Amino acid sequence: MNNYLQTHRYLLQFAIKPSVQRTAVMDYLLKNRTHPTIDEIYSALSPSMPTLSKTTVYNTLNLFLEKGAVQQLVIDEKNARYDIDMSLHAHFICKQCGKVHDIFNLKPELFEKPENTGFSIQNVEISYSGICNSCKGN
Amino acid sequence: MNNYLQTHRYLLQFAIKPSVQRTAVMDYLLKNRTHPTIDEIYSALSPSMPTLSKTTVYNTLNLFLEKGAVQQLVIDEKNARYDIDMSLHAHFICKQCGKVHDIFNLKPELFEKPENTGFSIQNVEISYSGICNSCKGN
DNA sequence: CTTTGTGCAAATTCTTTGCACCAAA
DNA sequence: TTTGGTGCAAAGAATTTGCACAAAG
Repeated sequence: MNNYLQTHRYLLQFAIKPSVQRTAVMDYLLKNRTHPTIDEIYSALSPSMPTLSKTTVYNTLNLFLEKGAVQQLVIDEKNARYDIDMSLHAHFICKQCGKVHDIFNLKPELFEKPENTGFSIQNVEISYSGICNSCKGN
Repeated sequence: MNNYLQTHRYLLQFAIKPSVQRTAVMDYLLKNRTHPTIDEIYSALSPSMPTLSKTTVYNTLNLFLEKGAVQQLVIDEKNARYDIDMSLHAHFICKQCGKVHDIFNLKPELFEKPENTGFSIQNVEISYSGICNSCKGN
């Protein structure tokens, strides 16, 4: 279980000045590895932090992005989604319910940066889409 | 060089009723393989079709999507981008200028749908990002 | 004190919707 | 003449911006 102090230290690793809000957001990301949207983060934290504003959540995530503490996923056309898991994994988005799931255990070759493309590739993102099992029945 | 009649026939392959607007949009997509945004398509066609509305461009692209005539790219967080090239290729987006480039000649294995993920995967999209050569100097 | 962060409201951007008019079969 | 397509304006949703106040060092 992460506690406030651990998360505090975690932020410092990325040279992010910890504030109450930033620590709460990072704490949420560490505990909820569900590629949340801004709105999901805000809605989850808002009850226990009534003064929190959505602007601050936006500011915070943009700061985390700049500092390299999170990755912005590109799989969902509707909302920006954020991921703290920097390990090699792909994502699956259900076209019906919109939920994003992790896919681990793929061959590492898939994530290699191809050579001789003429571009200096910094990031690789593999996205699958389809219908998830819960939606299949409907 | 495509002409109006060819594009007309091309639309019929996808069971899309050709109208002047739809033909113009498809013609643009066939000639400009630049993964354009709605706005780019609208701005390009508008001078020669002054009555064209952006709503029609939206309607048209949504219809093309439904009929499977184009693919919607997910690589650009800002705008929806469309691609008529359904062959196996990946994309590179420049984080600075936002241009999207094709990457062909990748190993076909990269585009295989992984087994035993627990999801029925319909679509695979591989996205690379970084800084393109034109932006590098700056 | 001075700098930085937060939060409200307003502004902006992208996309969809409602509805009247126009075009084609 | 009926069906479907187009285009305007308005609505909606996600995100950013401007600015005053609060917090932290």
